[in-house]
Amino acid sequence: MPLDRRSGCPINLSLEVFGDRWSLIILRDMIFGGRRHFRELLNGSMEGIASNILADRLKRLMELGMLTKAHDPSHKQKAIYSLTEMAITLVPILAHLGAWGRIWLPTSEELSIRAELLEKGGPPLWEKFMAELRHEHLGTPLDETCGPSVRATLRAAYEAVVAEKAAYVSPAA
Amino acid sequence: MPLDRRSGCPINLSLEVFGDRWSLIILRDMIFGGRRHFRELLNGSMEGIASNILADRLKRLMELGMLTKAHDPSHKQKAIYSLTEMAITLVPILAHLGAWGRIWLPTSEELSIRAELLEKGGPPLWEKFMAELRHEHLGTPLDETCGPSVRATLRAAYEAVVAEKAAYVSPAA
DNA sequence: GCAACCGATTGCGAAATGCAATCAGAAACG
DNA sequence: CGTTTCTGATTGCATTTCGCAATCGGTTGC
Repeated sequence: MPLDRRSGCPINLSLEVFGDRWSLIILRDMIFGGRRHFRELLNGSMEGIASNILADRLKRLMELGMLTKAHDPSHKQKAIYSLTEMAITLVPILAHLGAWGRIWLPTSEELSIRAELLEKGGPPLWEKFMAELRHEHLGTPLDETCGPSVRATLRAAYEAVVAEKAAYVSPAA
Repeated sequence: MPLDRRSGCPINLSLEVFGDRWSLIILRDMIFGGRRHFRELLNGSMEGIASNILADRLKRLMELGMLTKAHDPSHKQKAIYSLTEMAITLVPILAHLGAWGRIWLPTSEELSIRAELLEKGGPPLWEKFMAELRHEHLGTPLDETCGPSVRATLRAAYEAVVAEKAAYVSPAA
């Protein structure tokens, strides 16, 4: 399913790519949540996507060149999804989007941590994060001085909240 | 129709606001195209929105606090729509979105002019543009040194293309 | 008067969405 | 082996949304 091309306007075309309720959510979970497998995306996203829609969107994002799929060597059945450079360059947009939402919408304070960290770090932090994503998803060598991993910091903040929420929804024992 | 609040994540909530195929297009035409009336938005957008959807989205954007509506004093029937500060602060996001689309999607070269100008101007230009929008839509006094209007520059570039396209679709005589 | 224009609204077929159940193959465990 | 669990999906079906065309009551310009 290629683009409709209702017009050649960059904003319109961008909307045709991720102007729906799920595509950006999936990319968010891959970028910030580190999800790489179907099941991780299915159960891991806080918003509860349906499996048929997830399958459809993954396929579509692959056709659009935002994702690639490969076989997990450790599991013949497992597929592993990777971000392309096209998807990785969405980081600044997601950062802006998060910052905007944090100001104007009734976000839950816990879930805003990630957006807040990205906002405070600014473009330099985004670049570092994108370099880490390139390393993880494209195999690009991670150059020189690493310092603390942005990825790990963001994910830890996120996982903490997800775990808390999961515990609330289905308390152990 | 308030937010669904599938989750309190800033990115999710932002998507609930304009994660559809039309809301951002409408805001784009108001912000960059200077459209203020129903008919202008209906006929002026290059993508051809249906009148019922336009009416629905305008209502929704008002309920969400992105737009306000007022009676045009010169026309009893005419309504004039204004951007709120919430909508004006989308400018950086739209600029990023345009820049991203310009790189990765098959945009028509003519329509990319606007995105290109915004990209080259960077945040300082965005700020100036937002100040102009505040003046137009919120009545904020336009402070001191104005210089050439960003608004006028962007709109001129856009109108030229729209006129050209309209002439192609329905050639005069 | 009367045609053109104003912001919508209505009806209807087509498409997308949400949900639950299910699939076949592979792996893990005994 | 045999069963259970997990893998990435697929199917069927009800609900919602979308897209399009026609139309509405009212206003304006002539």
